[in-house]
Amino acid sequence: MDTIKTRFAPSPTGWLHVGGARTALFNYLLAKQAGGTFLLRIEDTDRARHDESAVEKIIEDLRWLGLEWDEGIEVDGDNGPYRQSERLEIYTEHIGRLLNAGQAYYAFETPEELDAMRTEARAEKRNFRYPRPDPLPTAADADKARDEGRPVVVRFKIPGRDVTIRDEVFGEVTVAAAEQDDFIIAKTDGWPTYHLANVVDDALMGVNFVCRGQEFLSQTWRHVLLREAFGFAEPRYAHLPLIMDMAGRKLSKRDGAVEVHAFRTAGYLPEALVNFISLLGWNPGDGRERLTMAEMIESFSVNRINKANAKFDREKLLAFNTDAVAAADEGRLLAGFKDYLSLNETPIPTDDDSLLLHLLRINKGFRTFADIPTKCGVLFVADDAYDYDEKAVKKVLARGDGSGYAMLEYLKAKLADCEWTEETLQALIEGICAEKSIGMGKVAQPIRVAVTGSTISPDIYNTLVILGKGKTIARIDRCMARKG
RNA sequence: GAUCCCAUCGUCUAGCCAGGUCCAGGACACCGGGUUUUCAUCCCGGCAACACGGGUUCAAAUCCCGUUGGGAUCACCA
Repeated sequence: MDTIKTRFAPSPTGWLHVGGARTALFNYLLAKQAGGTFLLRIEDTDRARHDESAVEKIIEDLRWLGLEWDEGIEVDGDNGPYRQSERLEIYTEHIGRLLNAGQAYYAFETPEELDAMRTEARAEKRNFRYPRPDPLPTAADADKARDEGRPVVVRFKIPGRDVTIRDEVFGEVTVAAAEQDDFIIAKTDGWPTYHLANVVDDALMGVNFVCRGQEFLSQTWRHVLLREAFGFAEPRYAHLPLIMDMAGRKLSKRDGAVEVHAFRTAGYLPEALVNFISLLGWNPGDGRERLTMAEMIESFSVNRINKANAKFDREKLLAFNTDAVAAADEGRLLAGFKDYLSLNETPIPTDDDSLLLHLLRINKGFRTFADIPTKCGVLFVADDAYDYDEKAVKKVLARGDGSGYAMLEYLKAKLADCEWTEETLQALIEGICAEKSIGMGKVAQPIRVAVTGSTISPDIYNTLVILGKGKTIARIDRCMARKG
């Protein structure tokens, strides 16, 4: 038996979608587990929608996720080129082959005429099937039509028999001959349609395991028939259940990020995202949920792929990320944090590794990298550039007898004389608590609100050390001044 | 509308193929409690599902049929 060769064949329309990421991941796992090959091909036969920058985006996202391919665009191989826009001759030759063998023929309808036929079929509550002319148009007819300015396409002449697809997830699915029709394989502009290019490329590139979204299952009969016409071997098929939003609708941008890149920008770790999407439609079967890529490769199995659609639960993804962060070592976190910062506007200095490492350490328990600027960003802005959260001010400083402000006034004097290290500040503040027999909250909170404008910051000692004495005093002054 | 596919806690799912060990297990969310100088983390406890109706069987979440619900496809987009 040949070794497994899978592929991910995205159409470049933008950043990689999480659905596409899962398809890529499963293909990757399938290949890696079998010691096979994972191939990346770009399907860009739609010249009108072509977006060159999207190719780079997809490549960047796949690499960020850790899904490196063994063959394909950028890494090359023996079966290139790996973008369909560079393979026109191959498709033209194959279409010609079908034409010569009488397995395909020319058609000349305009989109309007086709629409009218479809509308009519619909009105009669029957499925539209392209009416095959008899006799079939010749090449001369095609030339004539072209001269008359009519669109010329090539349609595949279906053999007219039922087609059964043996899918490794959904089982045997049969499409009756009556449900098929002579579909287009070459467009007016001479480029092949998806079905033809996809089948030809998979066969020529040696792909023998096709794993893709379920939306293709009811179209696979076209691929089976095309392969048969060319004499290509059948690959194994595994269609994947779809990923929906929480309302059960097709995952759309409407209710949050759906692009891999958006999660990267939002401060997620790729291993958390990969782990999470691996569990959308699959699981190892032994109760484990947190899996490394190596563990996924080891335990992956098509037999355990589900048939029911899955919903994309962002809350659970967040929980996965929280755990991934807790499990990551400092080197990993530093690299991830720098990547996050490079993608976002931030007041945090990005060139000081020891500072970044320190921020990582004092923020243990953070859920995404975005939590760090949320909590510490204010420490790096100008002393008059942060806002006061009135609710926090009221609760901590202005409430009741104004003891918060009184404490702040008292603390300011003490702090002004204090040596500025974590230890000395801790000794000072704990000393005050003991001396006055009050809880830590009574002391730390007034300072926190004064110097950050909110009740959210790292522990008070680190907050003050990062700020420095001068800025701490300046901020307390600002706070007292606005008291009015 | 036609064709095909799917159906276990709110969500991801285990169990189903080889019926009994399941008054259905885990995780996320949620609720309650605890730890903590804030936020977050963390710890403990709780709530919560076999879509419905028939059938087969001594026995059904598991097998069969139907109903209902959801999804996909029906493009010169992939």
